[in-house]
Amino acid sequence: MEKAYDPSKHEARIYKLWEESGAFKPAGDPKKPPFSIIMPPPNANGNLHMGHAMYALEDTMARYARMQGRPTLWLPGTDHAGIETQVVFEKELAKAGKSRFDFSPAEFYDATYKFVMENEHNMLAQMRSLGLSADWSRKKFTLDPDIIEIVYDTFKQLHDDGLVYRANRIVNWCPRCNAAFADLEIKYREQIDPLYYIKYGPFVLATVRPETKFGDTALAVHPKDERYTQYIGEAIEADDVLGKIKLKVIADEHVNPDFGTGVIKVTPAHDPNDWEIGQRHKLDVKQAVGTDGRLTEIAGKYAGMKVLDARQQVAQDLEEQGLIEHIDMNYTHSVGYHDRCGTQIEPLVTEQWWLDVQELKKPAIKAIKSGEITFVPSRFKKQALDWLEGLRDWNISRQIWWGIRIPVYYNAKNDSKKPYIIASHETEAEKYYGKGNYEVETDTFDTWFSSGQWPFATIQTTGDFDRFYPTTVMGTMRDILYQWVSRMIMLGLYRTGKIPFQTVYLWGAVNDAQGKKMSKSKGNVINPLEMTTRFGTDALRLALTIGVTPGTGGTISEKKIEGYRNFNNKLWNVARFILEKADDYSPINPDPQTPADHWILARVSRETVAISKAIEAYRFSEAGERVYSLLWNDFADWYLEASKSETNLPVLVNCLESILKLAHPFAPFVTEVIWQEMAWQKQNLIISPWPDNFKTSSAKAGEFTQIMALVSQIRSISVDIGLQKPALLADSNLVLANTGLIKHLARLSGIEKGEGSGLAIPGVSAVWLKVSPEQIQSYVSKLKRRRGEAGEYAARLKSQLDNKAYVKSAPAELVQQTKDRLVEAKELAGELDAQIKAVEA
RNA sequence: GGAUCUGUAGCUCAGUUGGUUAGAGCGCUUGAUUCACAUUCAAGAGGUCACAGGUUCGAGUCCUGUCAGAUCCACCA
Repeated sequence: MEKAYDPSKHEARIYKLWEESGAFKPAGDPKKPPFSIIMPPPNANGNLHMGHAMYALEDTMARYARMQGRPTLWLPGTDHAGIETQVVFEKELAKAGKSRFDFSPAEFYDATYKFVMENEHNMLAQMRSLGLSADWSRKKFTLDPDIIEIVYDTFKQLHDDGLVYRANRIVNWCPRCNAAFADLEIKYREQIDPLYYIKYGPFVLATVRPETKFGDTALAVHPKDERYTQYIGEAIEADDVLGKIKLKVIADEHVNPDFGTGVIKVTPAHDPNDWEIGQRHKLDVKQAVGTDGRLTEIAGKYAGMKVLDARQQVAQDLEEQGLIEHIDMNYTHSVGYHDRCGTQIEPLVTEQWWLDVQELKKPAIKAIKSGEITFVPSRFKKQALDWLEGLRDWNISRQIWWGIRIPVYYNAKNDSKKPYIIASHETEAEKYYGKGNYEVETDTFDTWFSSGQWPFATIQTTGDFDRFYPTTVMGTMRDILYQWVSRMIMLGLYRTGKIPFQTVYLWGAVNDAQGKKMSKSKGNVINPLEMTTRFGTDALRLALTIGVTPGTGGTISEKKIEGYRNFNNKLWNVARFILEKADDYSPINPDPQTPADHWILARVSRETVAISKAIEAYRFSEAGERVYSLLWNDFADWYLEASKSETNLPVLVNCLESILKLAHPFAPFVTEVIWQEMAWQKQNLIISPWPDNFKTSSAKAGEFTQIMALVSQIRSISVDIGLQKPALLADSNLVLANTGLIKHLARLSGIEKGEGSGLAIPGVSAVWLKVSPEQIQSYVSKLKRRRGEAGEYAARLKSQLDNKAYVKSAPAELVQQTKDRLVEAKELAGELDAQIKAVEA
């Protein structure tokens, strides 16, 4: 073994060893409960980022389950990611001076497919480099034909159940993408725009969008607004840029009498609220802006102008005609933008496919409410419920080219046959309508409609449904709780009658060292692959696990990753130290002899229990921290040092084996590399069973705890007084029975039997440091300080015990503990007093 | 407008149902070291747990309010 652990020399080899050994495939004890995770499919349109590195947590769960002997399935996949990928690919095209309009939709689809396949290949390699123990032989892609088949079935079934319908409604239209999007795909931004106060007959109307006035079909006031009651029901004629117009005044609760002038123009085709008013009052819908973001024919001379240009022109013309009362130039409001491409959203009325969710969401709400599905952290339960309860019908059609085409064929002849049919293959349409008598739907599904079916769709096509569904855990970013997790629950329950997963584990975005969001514009993005190259995959994984609580992504920095690189090196060197002695070792149960032997075996056993509990409760940070501290603070700093005075190889090796197992789910590579160095191991660490507890004597282990306390005291005093290798005088059986050990640990020149001279070690009876009276003098101030502390502590304990209510109400155990402590504190104070007195005499 | 989260050492964060003298890593100070590891070891400094009330024998932990920061949802003619 080399002096320092170099991950780059081992990781690829070890991953290959795992994969080729079949360790990622489900095996395990069929009598044990199966464990399954469906990997959230990364969008196959770029490189892995820090968010994907959080999959390490899922890997930790999978590795732990595997070592528990549970049949374990971690099913990976990749996502075509609809509009996101289309936008990414269009940017790629733009670099070559092209746009999607240089292609037919089919050509564009094929080109995108090729692009995605290249990226997928790349990403799969990157995910392997993260050490993810997923079963790649089962990998699914959201556009795999068998997946699409299931999505089609779901659509047809929903339609047959009357839950899918087609309707004209106002939607969020992106003029750049030329497609409608869901509310969740819109991000609102605050901005300042001019608010125009336009004269209209007897009224003044406030609007930021004068260009939509050609779509106005009414004026509205609040029913109780006394200023306007006389006009309600009247048709008012007024001058306008295209000549005289006439609009009816209606009364609607929606109008806020305090805003502007209390009168609004109603434009049902271009404003969601106006659409609602229009529905209530059966108003005409006049489209003034087209899907291309330009004004339509009804805008007369403004037809063909882009929205913003038309706004300026209309405002200018109104002004020239004296129809503008005034303009508020500081009006702040929020405007919707398409979150993927950043284009301002145009509310438009278009015909779309809708999913009626009112019935669909009920079982989902029930499953969450009843706790059949649990959330980690639990606060997301309420969020998921709130969202589902307020959920309205879902527009599942997108006018984009990259996606799963909606399997609908329309009657082109408008004859007595059905207006459309749903068919997974065009041949069915041809059979039904006859060649040339039908039109193919060109809309694609909202990506989330298909990915909402991901858990059951994947596992059905791999043949694992019966064994592994419902899956155990869904781990993903909390940002997609609504768009993905909720929909998986709805659609999973709809199609299978079962919940898709038992537990939802959510994490947040990974932030930089200052806790700031990572973004390209801030230049604080840390590339996970660069980090794994420089510090090793295990180091990155530990940095993303420890110090990170559920629901957050925590912070990451090079410094932090470097720290865990050091941990891996520590582990490596501990192993190197032990294995150098283990040439002829053959496996044997540990036979503890010394107090140290008992102590370390007890520590490892205790931590095995604590770490298991933490992992099972999804407290990965705590579990990782315990592994870290067990290896470094207990095993290396104390036991390895102790073993230098008395070596018990089976204890060393057994502890190392246990620690490697405990660390494996967190740091899979370095632990397996070390494991492979152990000539006697018959199977790889990845499939080795989780460690058992050792048998120890707690009395013996307690002796070592006393020795540790003594050693710490001696070290501390030595530093305070500036002693180099002092000698010790002892009249304690424990000390005299462990002279070699204590000498080594406390760096003493020797230990003699004897008593009563020199500096007594506070809190430890019958042990003295052989130092001169002058040296004790230099220590007296420290002794006094400690005396003071002991006194204060004793006083605090005493007042607690004097409190009758405490003694009465607190658990008896706790009260007893307080009493014991008081005795100890008093003893210590007494010792210190005696010592101070002796010195000052 | 509705909701959620956060505020603990110089920095980044733990602290599970209220119960030791509040912890870790990094940073800092002092010292050590050819014998597994300088990607090391030892010792140490550093916190009125944002603030104000309350409940309790006991509050970092529970409740109310205030201040500061972050996020989500709804919505703004």
